[in-house]
Amino acid sequence: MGARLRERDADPGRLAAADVHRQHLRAHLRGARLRRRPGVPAAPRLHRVARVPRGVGGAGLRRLADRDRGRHLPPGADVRQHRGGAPAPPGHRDLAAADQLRRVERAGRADGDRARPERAGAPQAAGVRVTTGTGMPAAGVRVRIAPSPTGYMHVGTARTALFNWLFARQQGGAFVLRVEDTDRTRLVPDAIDDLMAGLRWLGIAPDEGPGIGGDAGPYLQSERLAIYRPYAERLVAEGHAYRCFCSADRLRGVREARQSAGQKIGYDRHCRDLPPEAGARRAAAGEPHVVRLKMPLAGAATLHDVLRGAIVFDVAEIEDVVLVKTDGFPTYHFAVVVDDHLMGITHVLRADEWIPSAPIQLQLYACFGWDEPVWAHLPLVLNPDGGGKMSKRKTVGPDGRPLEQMTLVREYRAAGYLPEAMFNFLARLGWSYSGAEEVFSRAQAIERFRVEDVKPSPAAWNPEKLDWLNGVYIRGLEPDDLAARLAPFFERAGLAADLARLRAVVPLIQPRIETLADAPGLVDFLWADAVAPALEELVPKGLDAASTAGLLAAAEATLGALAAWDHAAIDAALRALAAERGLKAGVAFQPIRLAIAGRSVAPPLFETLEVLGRDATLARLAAARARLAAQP
RNA sequence: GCCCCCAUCGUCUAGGGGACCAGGACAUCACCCUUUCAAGGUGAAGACGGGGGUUCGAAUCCCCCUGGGGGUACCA
Repeated sequence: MGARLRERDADPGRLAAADVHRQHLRAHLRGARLRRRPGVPAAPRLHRVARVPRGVGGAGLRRLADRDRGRHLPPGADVRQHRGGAPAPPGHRDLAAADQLRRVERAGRADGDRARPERAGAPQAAGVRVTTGTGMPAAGVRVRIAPSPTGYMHVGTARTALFNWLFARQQGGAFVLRVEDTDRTRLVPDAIDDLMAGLRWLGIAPDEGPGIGGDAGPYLQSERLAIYRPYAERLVAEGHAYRCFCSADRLRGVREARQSAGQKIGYDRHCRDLPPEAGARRAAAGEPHVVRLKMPLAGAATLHDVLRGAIVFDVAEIEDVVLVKTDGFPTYHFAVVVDDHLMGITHVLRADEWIPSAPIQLQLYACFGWDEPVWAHLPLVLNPDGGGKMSKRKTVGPDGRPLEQMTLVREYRAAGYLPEAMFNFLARLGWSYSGAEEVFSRAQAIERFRVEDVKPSPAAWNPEKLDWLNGVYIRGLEPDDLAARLAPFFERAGLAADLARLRAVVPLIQPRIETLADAPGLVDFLWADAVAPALEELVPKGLDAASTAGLLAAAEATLGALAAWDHAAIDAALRALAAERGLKAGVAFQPIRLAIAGRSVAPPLFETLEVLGRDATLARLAAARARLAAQP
């Protein structure tokens, strides 16, 4: 029994219904063996595993294993037995017992975290398939992302993809991309390209998918229409679904009326009891219609979520949703179930927002007699202020100016974020590598990732932390590598970006940029023909125009006479000059910096001069001196 | 409105009945280093939403409230 069941204490009827439903489901699970398409290897299922940490029975087992480490489990021990046929645990009536159960669950979970290696050799209880009790990746895990091509890739999609990828890699399984393009009205033509580009950029490209191939294709739902049809027909034939001929107008009217009357369900099930033959006849005559799921009028549906335990829904509150649209395309609810089943998906790791629709899908699994996948609903990514799903909307920047929150992967890429930094950042949203380490590699993440460790609470996007992380990754790059990555950003800024020049500039900027796009603005003066510092800035406090001009002239002479043009020599010469004139370094170098860079904030002076070259340096010093001299 | 999810510093998180007057990271502030700006170093400030239970003991388990979020389509 899952955690949440206890919350239903007040409603024994509902609870009983939940039990009945679960028994139903179990009967299905036992009876109906997974029918697999030829060519799709039977995947060992892991769902007991994932559920064990939350299920009381499983937790009990684990706790047993913990306490009597090394002792073998009773051969007959079966998680399903524990969670299933048994009467409702005392927790339903008795708070103290419930408390006890909670503790057991926690213990189980903690045990799962720590005791893995120790438990490696322990034989598994019958019927319990544990992920990696042997330390070996369990083969056959198949996960997927199922985005719809209605826009460019969102960072939330990227995060979901990342967690799926991580899990697949860690389990030695397959990561599948299935494109849910069943809404023909919202298609964006290059959305799929953008998605693939984003996934590749992040280094989490799918193993199977459109344009990639695989045994479970096609991976575009629009190419699977013929596949869905018989399943829809089967549901209708078996009385699990019905044809609905209601017009959009009627539906709208009904929904409004019912909503204002406080009814829970928007559709009045007008066509639900139409005789099937009549429906078939009208359909055959070409009358436009949809196919709706005949949702049970009462009962409970239980979603077993890896992160949240059991979530019980009252099915009476769920509408007879449309399964097949008038245009013959399946809706999400229908296609997702058929495809996940046909594609052998073992674990569904998807966003939180799908929880409310889960009972519909559960119902479909039950109707078809198919084994459910393991469910894990991942927390949403929220706006930086925590106010709602991350979306493109106006916020106020640090400078008080209106700013648009970036939400697209391509935007972050264009803004000069490194894919490895983005990967790291995304992984840290809702999951932590450890209590202390913020920066970790892909390999490390793969090694440690566990779905159960994902936090169930939503996480706000933290732009400052992303910037910092990106800076960390930039500083960690080999200079040649950084130069190469910088090239397109310099080009975009209109600065001729030959690699040798960039390579020379890298040391000036590497510790000073947070994004690749920051770079050109830091050193663009090196590309300029001349710079024009503000005269009043050129003269430091404590000096006047004449003495500043004198200083610049001296610098010009000193540097012009320098034997070697490198920063060490420049350093020595300029320091000597400052000392000679009785000036502190900070005072003496600032006018030179202004003369050279045209501004007071710039990369370190000597290295900059070295890159600028002697001729340009002398010319700029002379120009600044001339301007000072022209002062009244 | 109804249904569902969630709840530790501003943010991301560690924590899973005693090891916690709660640890780390970003951001903030101060100091050090320093030719400016960074980077780096050191330090400071900063949280268990509230109320009830359970318990010898609660950030941790339970309930309620509050708050936040999601869903409520012939969208996904």
